[in-house]
Amino acid sequence: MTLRLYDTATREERDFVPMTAGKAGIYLCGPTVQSAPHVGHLRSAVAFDVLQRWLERSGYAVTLVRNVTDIDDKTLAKAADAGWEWWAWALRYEREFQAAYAAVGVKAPAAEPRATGHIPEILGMIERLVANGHAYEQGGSVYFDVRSFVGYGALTRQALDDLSPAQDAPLEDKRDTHDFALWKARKDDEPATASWDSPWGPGRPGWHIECSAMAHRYLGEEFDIHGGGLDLRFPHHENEQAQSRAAGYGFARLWMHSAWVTQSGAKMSKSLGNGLLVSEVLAEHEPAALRLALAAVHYRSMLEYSPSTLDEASAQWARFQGFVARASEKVGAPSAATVATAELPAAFVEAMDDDLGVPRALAVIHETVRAGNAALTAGDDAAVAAALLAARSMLDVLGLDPGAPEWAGEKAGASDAAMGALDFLVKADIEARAAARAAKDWATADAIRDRLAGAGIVISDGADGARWSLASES
RNA sequence: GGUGGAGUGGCCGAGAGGCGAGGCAGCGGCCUGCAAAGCCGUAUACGUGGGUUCGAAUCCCAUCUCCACCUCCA
Repeated sequence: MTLRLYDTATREERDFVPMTAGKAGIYLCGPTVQSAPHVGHLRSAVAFDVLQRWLERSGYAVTLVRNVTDIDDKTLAKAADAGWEWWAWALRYEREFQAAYAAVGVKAPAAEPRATGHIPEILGMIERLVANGHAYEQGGSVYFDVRSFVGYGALTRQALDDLSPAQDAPLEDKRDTHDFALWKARKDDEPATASWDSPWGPGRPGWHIECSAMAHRYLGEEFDIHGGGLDLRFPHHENEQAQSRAAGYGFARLWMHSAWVTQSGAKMSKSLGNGLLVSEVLAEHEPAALRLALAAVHYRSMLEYSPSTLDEASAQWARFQGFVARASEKVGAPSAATVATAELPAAFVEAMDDDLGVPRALAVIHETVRAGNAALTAGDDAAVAAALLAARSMLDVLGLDPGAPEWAGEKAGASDAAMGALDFLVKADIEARAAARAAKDWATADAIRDRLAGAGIVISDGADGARWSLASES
């Protein structure tokens, strides 16, 4: 069975055929760092993180490049309004994005290039486009000539004459309303630090060119997969593809787009102001639960976010954690290497190979956990061990292995030493309660349990003694 | 106007011609001193109207509703 992925360009699932056997090059449009990350941003990042993990698990060496757009109109405007230097403003939010990605277990990309760090590459590509007749200079700015490139509109099936007129720039400088800026001449009110020398005078890069230039630098003229949010298809990705191909490069072989997070059916976005900030969500829920909530819906389907979304995800996460903890106590935890290489259930593989069918894959995990819990009750250690290994391996593919270091002890945010000390203290209470229970002194036993519960410590009685855990909800 | 997507049980969500994914919530039961956790059971779902078929949530026609992109957006 080979991996099949839905290609936005052809609107069908296609077998993933890498350019180079055993390798996968991915360019992912990262954030424009002009405001704080919301859960929609994380959804996209998690979707492609799962793609990376599945490719790696399938034996590919993945090179994932995720850019940072650290200069654009809004960044300059917002920084100016706030009385900040634009570069400090951009870096502040770049750090917030990185922290948010890391919090939900998104792997660090192989490269994380910034637009402002690649001015030479950008200038080189623009000069190439001017030289071959696909771009023209006007008043110190350079525009891409959409009418000059017959492939324009190929990605999103747009016919130039059917599009509504663009309103992003005065028409007088452009030959066609849909021509877009590759290079923007410096305006008098813009800071000197936001300007670079070019053959056309001082200025800064347009929005789309940086991705073409950086993809070219890190992944070459042609690469396997280009990803991003659905809203980037047009005009951003269309323009990227047009300028790269007009420059003579093959560019992306396959396009993947992740869908939005919606609230009451409407898209969550910066401009609508209905974005749920990552910082707000993580103040009330575990990061793993957020990741699970974001990954649980197929990446091409809208994810309807409601107040219960995180509660449900937390319940599922607690179920996974609970099984892994109980099973590990009973039969021992497999090593990380074993988890990373264990054979995966066929149904899981089939689901993931079918355009990353995470919802179906999750169903397999739940079935495995149920079987494991049943085996635990039945005392079938062999079955428990098998279910534990299978469950952790599958969850590992989704970046949600409860036994992985990044999630261990996350609830308290506590160090191993602190957890050890807490365990020492709670054990004393558990022993006292066991003595009370043995004496059928239920009042004392319940009082101990209630007192611990008040501190956020949950006691569960089992056949072979009581165990404790921290409550899921803070 | 152009392009694309969606309507599935209380909720979230898979599936895509024939055995009713999975989760959450609910209800009944088992277990438990009581809980918690866990396990077992439990829903006659597929926007509407036609059609094709032995058989349709899945195919065809029509129709309604919603969302998005075409301006910045994951």
